Amino acid sequence: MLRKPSMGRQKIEIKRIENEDARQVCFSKRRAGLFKKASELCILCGAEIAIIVFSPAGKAFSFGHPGVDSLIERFMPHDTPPLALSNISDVAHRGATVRDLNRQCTELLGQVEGQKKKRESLDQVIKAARSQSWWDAPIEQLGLIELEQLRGSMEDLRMKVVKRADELLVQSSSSTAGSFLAMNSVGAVDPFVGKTADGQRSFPHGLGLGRGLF
Amino acid sequence: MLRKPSMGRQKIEIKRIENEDARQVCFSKRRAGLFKKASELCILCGAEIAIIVFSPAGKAFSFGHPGVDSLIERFMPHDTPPLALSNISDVAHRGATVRDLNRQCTELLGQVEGQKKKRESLDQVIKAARSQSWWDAPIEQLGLIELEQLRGSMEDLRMKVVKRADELLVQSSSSTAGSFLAMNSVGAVDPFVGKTADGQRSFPHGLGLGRGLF
DNA sequence: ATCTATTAATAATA
DNA sequence: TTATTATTAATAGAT
Repeated sequence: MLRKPSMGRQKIEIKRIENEDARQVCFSKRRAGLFKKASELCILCGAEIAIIVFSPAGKAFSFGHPGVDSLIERFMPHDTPPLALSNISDVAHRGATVRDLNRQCTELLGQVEGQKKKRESLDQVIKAARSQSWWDAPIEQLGLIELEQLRGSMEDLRMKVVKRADELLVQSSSSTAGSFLAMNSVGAVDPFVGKTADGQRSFPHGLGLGRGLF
Repeated sequence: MLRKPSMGRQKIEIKRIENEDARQVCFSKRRAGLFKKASELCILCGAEIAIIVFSPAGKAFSFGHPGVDSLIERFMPHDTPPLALSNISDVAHRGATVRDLNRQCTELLGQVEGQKKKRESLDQVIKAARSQSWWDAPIEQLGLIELEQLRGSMEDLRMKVVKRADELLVQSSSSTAGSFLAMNSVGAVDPFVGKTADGQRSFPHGLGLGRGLF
């Protein structure tokens, strides 16, 4: 019998698998492996485990003993659990000093706090927009006249936004406002920078940019 | 030197370990292994994973990339308040070792990364939200950050519209075109960098916005 | 915590 | 997805 020449398992680097098929295969296998490990841990040690996995495609999988829901319930209400969050790679800067690491931690913590606030703000936006959003309108199906109407509506919206921005900038002139809300009525900065990733070429074919949005 | 002939790993049956010490040791080892596997799955395949583990003693451990909270939230659309954010406020350094601090930093980095994705996720939600009344959003209630978010969405919308107009113009050289193609950008520096390069995932929402909206 | 002999997981392949 | 198998990775038992 001729043997099957397989290279067998090869050592791999832990970094994103670029090939899509290979990534999908790996995902399936390792998800199964992960759940099995979890199961064994439950049985061997009497632990209780809940796992939620979202595939890169956004599909959800879960494992739960005794059940995902009950464990989540038990976990969430608790306000000060010894959270051991993400461990992406336990890269140890063995040479680093405690002082350096302390400083780094403090810095990172600051970032986390800042981002937390941002997120809370976005949460509010979601609430506010939950009943009046528009961004996914079927523009692909609109005709010229409808687009023209749309343009008019956007112009109206723009004015509202600018007005609101002005109000805010007035009452918080000393904060960080100006930095990101360069949203004034002039808006001279080039709009099309950094948005060409999807392959779509730039749009302004030298059209009459008389007023424009903002 | 004399060798140390250990029996090495022995096959074990997957059933509760009765000896308490052995069980605790096994729990620690395997919990670490589980989290490592999860981490690898995240990195290799771009998966998003949350794990909650309760030790037999009732102590809680968790792994989350991005944060546990956001994934739980995504998994069960539970109506939780906007700020159920995790907190690693204990960067307090009680005789912390370099190793401990390294771990802290790693966790914080993970959080920063996670928060970024959270924002992107929320951004998606905002865009996915749908309703009838477009142009009457409660702008009067928004803050600066929300306005910035709005700005970004408007920019996206604008690009869609321009693109659509482009398409139409190609197939029919209408003369009314110039008027609305005069849409310019908002022109603010975008603080929300890091848009996912790969295809945006489409949320399973039936956006049923009819056409005659305006 | 650290050390090995083993078992268990899995990358490559079909 | 499922199966095979050559390897690597995880870990049981002992220190």
